Amino acid sequence: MMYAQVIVDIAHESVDRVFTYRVPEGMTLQAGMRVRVPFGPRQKEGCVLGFSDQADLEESKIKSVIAPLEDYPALLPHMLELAREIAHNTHCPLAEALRLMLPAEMRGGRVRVKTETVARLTVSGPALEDALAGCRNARRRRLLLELLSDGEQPVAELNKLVKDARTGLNDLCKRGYAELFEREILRSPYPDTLPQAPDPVLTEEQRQVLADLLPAVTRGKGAFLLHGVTGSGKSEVFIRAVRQCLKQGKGAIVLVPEIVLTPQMVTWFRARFGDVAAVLHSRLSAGERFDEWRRIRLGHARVVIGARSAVFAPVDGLGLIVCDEEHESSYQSEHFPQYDARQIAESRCKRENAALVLASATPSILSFARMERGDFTLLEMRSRVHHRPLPQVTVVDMREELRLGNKDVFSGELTSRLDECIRAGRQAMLFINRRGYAQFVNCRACGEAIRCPNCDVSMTYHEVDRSLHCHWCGHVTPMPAACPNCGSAYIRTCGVGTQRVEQEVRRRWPDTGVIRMDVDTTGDKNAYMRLLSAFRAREAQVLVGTQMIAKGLDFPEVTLVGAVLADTSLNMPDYRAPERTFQLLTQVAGRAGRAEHPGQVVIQTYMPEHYAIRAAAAQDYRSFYHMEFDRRKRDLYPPFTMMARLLCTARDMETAEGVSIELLEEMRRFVKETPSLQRRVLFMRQDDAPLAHLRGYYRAQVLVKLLEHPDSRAAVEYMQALSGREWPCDVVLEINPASMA
DNA sequence: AGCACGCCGACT
DNA sequence: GTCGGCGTGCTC
Repeated sequence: MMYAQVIVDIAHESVDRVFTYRVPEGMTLQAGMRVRVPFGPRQKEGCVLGFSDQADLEESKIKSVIAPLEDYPALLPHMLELAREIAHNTHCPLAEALRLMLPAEMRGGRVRVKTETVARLTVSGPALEDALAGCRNARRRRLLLELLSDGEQPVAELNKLVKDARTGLNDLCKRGYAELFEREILRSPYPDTLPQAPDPVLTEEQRQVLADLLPAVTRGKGAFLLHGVTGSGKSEVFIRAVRQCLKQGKGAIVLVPEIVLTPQMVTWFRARFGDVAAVLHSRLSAGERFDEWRRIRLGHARVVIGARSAVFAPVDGLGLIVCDEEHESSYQSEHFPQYDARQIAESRCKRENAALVLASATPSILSFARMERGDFTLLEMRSRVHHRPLPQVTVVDMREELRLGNKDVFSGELTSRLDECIRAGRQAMLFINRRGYAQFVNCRACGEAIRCPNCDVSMTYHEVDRSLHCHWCGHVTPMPAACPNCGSAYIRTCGVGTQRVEQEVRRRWPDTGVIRMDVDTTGDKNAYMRLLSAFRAREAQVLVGTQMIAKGLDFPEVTLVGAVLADTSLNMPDYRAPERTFQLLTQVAGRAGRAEHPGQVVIQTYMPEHYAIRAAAAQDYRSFYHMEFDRRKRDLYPPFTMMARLLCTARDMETAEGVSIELLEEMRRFVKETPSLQRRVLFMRQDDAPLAHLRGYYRAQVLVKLLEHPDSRAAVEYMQALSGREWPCDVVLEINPASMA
């Protein structure tokens, strides 16, 4: 008798173990197959992990597998192992980890395989001649026979060419000349096939990088950090490496940090590889995602391009994973289980003998430090393609502007550069990392800023609808005429946002087209593409936007980039603020001068002496890295330490606070009882979360700062256990969270 | 996660 | 007397 070990698709600790089912006589199952099984009084979906010929419990308790859900294993053996690893590392039920690897709509059988009816001839040669002769007088039937003699055709297509083709086809079938059958069709998110583009000539640096990379792809071994300045042609390196994979019959995954960046990458890849490239991300329609997933799983597509979740693409015979813009925090998942796509990529590559490439113009401090430790091989590209110069950067001290009596958004320098650029008929991008019109509104009488009733943040003024918006919870309220606190009419707006910058450009250059891109103008999914292509088609000369215009976009006609206020990200209360600022400024500066005209960049700031700004202006990654690395070491930040926090969320302050106090006591006791931990815990405290009040919930926390050391793991495990206990409020554990809010 | 079984309050 | 609250416990 054969037994299958099944994980039931219920993400709960209490059923987070294998259940044994009989495999009925005549049913063939493989590990990784999804099955329907009886579970208690009802049926559930499950996944077969393995088999045994002996049952480990009473025969009478064992039920039988009802049926497999697909005729192939939905999960490859490597993916089962990966799921186990994720479940172990993130302390989530195995069923939860397995869910990451399947398109959500596949569970519960919510999407169906889409089919079309196709007609084909059953006769050929002389028999076909006879058939044609037999319907000399039936124009429709003869036409259909002629069309089908070139090969099978979908009925829908024939209908376009022949009036009421279906009747004619039915006749042909009845006479035994043709037959109809159902064929699966795959819904594709990018239906148009592109003209195939020729290979560009590689630069010397691209050749050198590939000389190191291609052998690694061939051997299926090696992890690389590709540091290439903006415009150095990293994408062409990815394309060549992927081609090497395909040549060897292997597949590849190319990750980009955001869904909006997939179409551009997909266009490049499809122009070179055609239909073997598939797309996978969370904003495809259910049908598209399911079909793309199946195209990959069944080997029709061997190259996958996508955002974070595409790291779980079911590529069999993986040869390469690329993480483009490796430094982006969006590779960290904000939902549970909290995985980091870069780590998953690394783990998959090791397990599946594939090469890993982490690429960026501004590698994360963590990755660069690991490279220095020997975890990654460094590949460098220091110059732009076609020997185009890096843009020339000017830093403007806004304090000086103020002293000169200029209270405007634009400095004299940026104004004259913009004027020059607009007159020359070129394009400019203005970057400001805040949407809305003004950062906040405050009262000149009592000094209070207007705050969101649900969150501990001041509200942002939006000129477009003359209202106040909370950027955390989305709460909107009309702009009051008087201070809600003291009733004074002297309230004013402070700080600059995208709407203000847009308005300022329109005021000064009334005849110039301006496009603004931020969350408010790119709400529906087509708006982003529409605005981008409008700018690309030169329908506007100036593009104003938040960080969404900073990343990876290629506008050949842009010669001027202005960072309207670099300090916005520098003043964030987060230890990564300098890193984020350096990355952001370098990335925006990189948008300038990507074609023949050289680029210019103006950075406006109140902190021109800050090392992040100076290094960004000099476009000197190494010097920034060393400064920042030393600061992290001195002030004990990652990679030298890790932050772990237990976040307690409740409807009322008392509960959240009470639980966090209790948690702190538990932690104190645990650390006291664990001698090896005492030297590893740098500090431990209970307090309000930085946003103590958010979206109507109260948030208290226990923060623990630990030295990065194997001994520290015990503390994290204990915190994990604590968060899993029953509490009167929500308790979640976060390790080095992307945001400490 | 669901859904059973099981033991105490107010209702036709 | 019963209908129903949701506390514990099990699912191959």
